Amino acid sequence: MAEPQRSRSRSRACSPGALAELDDDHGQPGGAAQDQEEQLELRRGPWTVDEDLTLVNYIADHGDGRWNSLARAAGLKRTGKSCRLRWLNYLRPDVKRGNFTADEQLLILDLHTRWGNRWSKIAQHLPGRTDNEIKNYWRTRVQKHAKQLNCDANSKRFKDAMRYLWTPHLAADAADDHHRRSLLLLHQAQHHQQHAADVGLSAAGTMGTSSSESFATTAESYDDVAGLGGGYAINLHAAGEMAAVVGGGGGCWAHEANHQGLWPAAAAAVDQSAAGQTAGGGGGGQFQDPELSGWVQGFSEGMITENNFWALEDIWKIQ
DNA sequence: AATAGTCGCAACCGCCGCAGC
DNA sequence: TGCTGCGGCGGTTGCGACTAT
Repeated sequence: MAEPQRSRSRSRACSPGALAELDDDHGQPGGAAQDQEEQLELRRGPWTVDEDLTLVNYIADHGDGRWNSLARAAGLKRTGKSCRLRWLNYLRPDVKRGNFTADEQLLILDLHTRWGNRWSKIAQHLPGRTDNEIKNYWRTRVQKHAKQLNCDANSKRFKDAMRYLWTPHLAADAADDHHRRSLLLLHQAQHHQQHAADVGLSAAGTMGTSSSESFATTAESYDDVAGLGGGYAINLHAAGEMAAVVGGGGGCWAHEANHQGLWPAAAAAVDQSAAGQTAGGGGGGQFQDPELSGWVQGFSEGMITENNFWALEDIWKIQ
């Protein structure tokens, strides 16, 4: 869903920092008077529709790159940096907009664990998503959750919390989503077949083909993501099917994921949780962080409601 | 209905590394 | 070797939209 550009009037358009960037952009602190005049005319703040069109048309004709000269040649009174940013983060035709899917969120969590705040590197594995978008997602959603858990987003405690609590739920959610879509397609195909039969048409074969195509499309979407994460979505899909079979929850998905080399810790956590419940709630102590262990136990029993701790469902719902 | 607080995100800032001269 | 220009990256800001009171 493409969000319309908001109109803004940014008060910092003439801030002292603006001049600093002009020097930075042009690298000529003592540049020619003409350059100074051009610099003073530079626009900043929100882009207008006309500017967007100018930039898009110019890039369509001449390609991108060489941003400073591009900005001048296109007649845009913007810095090259601003043009580059606008193109990469907003105008590129393959920019994907809207909420992150559970698959994408899982991938972000996984890649951030590996690489930290290497947003551009992470973005390379999420086609259509920009580093800026991922960065914003992390800061607004993930760090919010860390705050709710009363710990730092970069702390080991929070990473453990993600691994044991958030990631499994995202996986289940992704699995549910995949399963629901498959069921919907199947239902639609059956509906069409029934309808064809009702009206006396021998179109079932045609509908069957259509259904197959739809499933193929779904499979392709899995493959798309799988290609990015080294079989990530394939594994997720396998795990998801398991989760769906058991009603979207349980621990089967985690074990399946573990068999495929994905989130062994999650499977272990499920085991630990189950063992803890079997033993009558003495499941603390399996985790490196004793307090986290308590959280996991509390979450699994749905009992944590005090001390500003959020129930897992609450954290999950605000996604 | 009005106001205050919070959220989401586009855009900017400042630094760094690289290439060309 | 140092300077300049540029692209790229991660961090930060500020404002409109949304929500709560």
